[in-house]
Amino acid sequence: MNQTADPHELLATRLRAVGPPSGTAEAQAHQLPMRVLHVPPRHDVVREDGRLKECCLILDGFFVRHTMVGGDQRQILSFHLPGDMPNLHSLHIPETDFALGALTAGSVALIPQAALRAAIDKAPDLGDLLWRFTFADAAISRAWLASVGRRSAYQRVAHLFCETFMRMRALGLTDEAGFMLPLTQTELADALGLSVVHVNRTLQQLRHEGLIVSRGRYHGFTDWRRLQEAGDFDGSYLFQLENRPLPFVEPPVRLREQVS
Amino acid sequence: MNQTADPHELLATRLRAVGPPSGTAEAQAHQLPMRVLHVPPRHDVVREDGRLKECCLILDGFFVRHTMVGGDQRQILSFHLPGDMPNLHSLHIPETDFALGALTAGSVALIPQAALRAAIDKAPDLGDLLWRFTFADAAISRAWLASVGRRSAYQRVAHLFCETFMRMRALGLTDEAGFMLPLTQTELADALGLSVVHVNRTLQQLRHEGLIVSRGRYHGFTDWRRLQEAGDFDGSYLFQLENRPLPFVEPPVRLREQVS
DNA sequence: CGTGTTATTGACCAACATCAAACTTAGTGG
DNA sequence: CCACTAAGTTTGATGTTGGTCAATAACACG
Repeated sequence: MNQTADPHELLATRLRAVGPPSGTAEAQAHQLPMRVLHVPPRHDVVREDGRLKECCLILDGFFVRHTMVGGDQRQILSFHLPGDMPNLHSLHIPETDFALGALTAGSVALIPQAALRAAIDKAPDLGDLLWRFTFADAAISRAWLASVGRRSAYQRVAHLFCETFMRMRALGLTDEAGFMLPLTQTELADALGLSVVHVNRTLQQLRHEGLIVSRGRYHGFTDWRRLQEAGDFDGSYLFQLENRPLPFVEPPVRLREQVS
Repeated sequence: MNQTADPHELLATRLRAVGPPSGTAEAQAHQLPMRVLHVPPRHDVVREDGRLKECCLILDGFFVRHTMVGGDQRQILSFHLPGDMPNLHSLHIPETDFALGALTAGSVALIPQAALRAAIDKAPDLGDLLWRFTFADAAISRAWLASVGRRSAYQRVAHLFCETFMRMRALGLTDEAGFMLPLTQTELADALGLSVVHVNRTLQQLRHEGLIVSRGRYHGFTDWRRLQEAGDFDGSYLFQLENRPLPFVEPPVRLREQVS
């Protein structure tokens, strides 16, 4: 995938996205020791029981938090993209309630807890910015909970597409007319709390309705507005993205030209 | 309800539960300005669109975060009990993605953001401890997501009972054989992503199985072990409780006496 | 080309939702 | 203390969404 230039620069960019870091914070972030770890597709960085001594900064690839329920069923709890730090909690809490895995090939930077803590000590606002990561993360979890709790399969899939598209778009991982979502239907099912079969049929329905056009795992959007409506999507909970120019996706060029 | 002696003492106790606060942190916590607000049952403290200028410390009562989905359906996102601070995020993020409401009569202490920020500046570890609140909170959200995504109605209800009982027990809001859960079945349904009717039937099933004995909103447990199993409940994600002596509930006395 | 993973289909079924009505309970005012 | 009321709980009948099982088709990769 997108081979990231420099882990420290990625972190700095992400910090700037959630709020202006002080000079000290930026300097501290740049001095953090990082060990890069390459992760093969479908492998876990942290197991559910493992107590990782380091905090992960995702550099590259598509990661998920996931957990097993009742021994045989999986629930994917969140998606994580480059710049995310999905196990910040290990800085303060030894227990982990989820596994962190890569769906695609990817890489993470491992930052020793002690070093990160020291950096926060020297630049207190760095702690605040990382705390914001946690809030942004929690807001997305709540959105997923509301979706799984109260939306139909059809709405859920559409909602997930909207959310994930917005997040990936903010990172330049999409084009304007669609995106490559590197998830199998089984993985979609595990994220949405549905069965594979039903995800398959729901995708077909979305295609028949003309809301998405899929080629393999690339999904093109024909009408963003309608997709939003179908998913009952309101992206205002994605505050992490709001410091960037608001990515408002218009219907793709061809359609709009027909209109005018 | 349980008229809490002193808001500052409640906060201090809660801080001690997540980790030993420094003397400075305790001192700062004790000096925080707090304005007590009484909340009538079924009233919101913060609306979904409202931008509250203060952070809430729950003093008394049973609160929920909730949100409307698709205009007419409600999803309850979390439960909040005395000592919780459910809108800490407002310290860093102006947007709110949920409403905060009381189910019972209750009260909250409102802490001005500026004061809380100042306290954190003076006692950096106070920020860390509050950050831990956020982590504990997020872990519970993930557990709910997994439950709603992958468990049957029967399991979900049992799981929620286990979790909520454990949390309330740590605050001394239960007795050993059961607890008073001040939720209507409609509210349970909104928390679990089910319909009222189905919640009602599921409760009946739990009663027939002999797992709970309800009198109004008091629910007695006859066999904690079996209830845990029914709900596929493993409480290790409730780390906020772990600094206290681990509350391990044995089957109620009568039953155990019969055995021996 | 095989071989394993992923996607798709059909038939069937279970869990849960919806609708509508009756019943209980807890308050409230007379 | 007794209606009266509103909220909450319970029930039955019925419909729908989404799950399960099992087989086949389409790919992807060595």
